[in-house]
Amino acid sequence: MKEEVKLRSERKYPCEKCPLARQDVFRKLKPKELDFISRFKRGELSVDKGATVLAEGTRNPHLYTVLMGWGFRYKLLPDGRRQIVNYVLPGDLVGLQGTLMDEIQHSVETLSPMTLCVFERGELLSLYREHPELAYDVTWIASREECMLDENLLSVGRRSALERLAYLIAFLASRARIVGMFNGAAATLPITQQHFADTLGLSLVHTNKTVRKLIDRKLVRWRDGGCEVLDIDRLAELSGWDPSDDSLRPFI
Amino acid sequence: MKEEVKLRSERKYPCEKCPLARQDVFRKLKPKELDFISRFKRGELSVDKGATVLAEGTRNPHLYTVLMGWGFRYKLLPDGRRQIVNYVLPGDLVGLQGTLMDEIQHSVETLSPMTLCVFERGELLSLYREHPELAYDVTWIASREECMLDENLLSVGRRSALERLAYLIAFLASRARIVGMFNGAAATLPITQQHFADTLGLSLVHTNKTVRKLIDRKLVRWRDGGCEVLDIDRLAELSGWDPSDDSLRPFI
DNA sequence: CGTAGGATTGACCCGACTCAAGTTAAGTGG
DNA sequence: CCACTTAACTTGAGTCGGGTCAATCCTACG
Repeated sequence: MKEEVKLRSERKYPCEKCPLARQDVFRKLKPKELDFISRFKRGELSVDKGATVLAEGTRNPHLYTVLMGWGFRYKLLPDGRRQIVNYVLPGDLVGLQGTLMDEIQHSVETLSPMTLCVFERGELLSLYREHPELAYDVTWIASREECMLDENLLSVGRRSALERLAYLIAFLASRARIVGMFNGAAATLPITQQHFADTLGLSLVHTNKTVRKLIDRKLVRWRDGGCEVLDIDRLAELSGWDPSDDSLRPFI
Repeated sequence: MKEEVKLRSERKYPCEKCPLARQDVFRKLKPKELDFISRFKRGELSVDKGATVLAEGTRNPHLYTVLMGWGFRYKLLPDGRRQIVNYVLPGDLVGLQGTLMDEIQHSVETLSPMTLCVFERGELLSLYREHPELAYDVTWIASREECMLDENLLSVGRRSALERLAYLIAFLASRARIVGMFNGAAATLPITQQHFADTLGLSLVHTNKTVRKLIDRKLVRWRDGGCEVLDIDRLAELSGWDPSDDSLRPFI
């Protein structure tokens, strides 16, 4: 677990130049809000690929917003079986559970180098007091996460292996595209088949055989250690999933 | 789908006499908060067993808090396969997603007669403005839901049928006990094996055979159309689950 | 007494798992 | 520049957990 973590006091991305703000999907912040968030922000965290950002059973005084990079949230059973519960992408709030529960109940690991905004959990209440609209946004974000979890549960519980995989790939590609992670370039997920397996509740071997079916249908391609998505729409259709993209989202 | 719905303007449970407030698990509200919630509250909704409180794809101007009764939240695949994503018990907030997303993404159905507090979704923002602590509580509740979903996903994705069922029963019994749904009486879940199946991602037949194993081990008993839980601790242990009961909870 | 919604059971089958070998590709040190 | 290592992807064989189909049995209820 190589985990080169740098906490910068100097800021590469001051809030006025927040890379998220440039995206059309995110709602524009009012000057006062921007100002508050700027003070709320404690620093930036840059981690390598494969780093553990949060660990289950730990207390962490921070709350994060992903600025760039890919990661995933997972839980472990006592004997080591792993379940990935969701992925984290730019704009996602990480560690909210830890702010409210005592200990955090899941771990977060990166799939690529990642930069996060660091906030102090203890100051969340002051955000709630001074900026109700931002507080509302936090709830909105939490609610969106809940929505995604519902979808994932539906998938793992009721879809066949092929449908599940198709859904997962369409889901990830479409989330990533919305936050501009490909713009122009081929949609490639920086993911390993083991991650797919642990997300879908399947074994690695069976996942591999299922991936092969999608490759044979020319829906995806396996490229330098990642999954290149060739046809999101047909994948979504195959899984019976309706993307229903929310057009405008808040972020903190 | 018999669905006798009564919206009362007269209140059987004015906020000062809220049955939830009597429970030790819930945090006490300050007089001002109580006063606000009392005005925020629009009425009460009483529905029969088997009623649909919320329907997927619908827009509902309300937000609810369960006062009494059992229910469950579920999603459907286009071809009718059903996945129950979680259960709703007293103190749970229902319909928060609908307040924030456009359309609600899941349905809610009751397992027993149920009474709910009705709020106006449009006024949630004024709650955020006037009572930051309550807003914080709303987020807390959403975050707790997220935590439960993570657990459920872990279960469906990575546990064996027997472990899954043991976990589910222990989970439900322990949640219900905490909000005083049994006090003294035998812990009986008003649930059908079809519900278990649709929660666990198993077929009805296999669920039945798995239930039988738990009955043989004398961990549960099947009683007048419900599941009587005989030994929560051994069920939890069997599934490798640690209850980690949160001692004090907010509610709205 | 008839009906319907659950709960049960047995027979049989298939999707997904495990085990066990490879094969590739990307480092890494000599 | 090459041998060695390691992580990730493949593939085949055999097994098994859980699925489907099809009865049957209860029991509450009209």
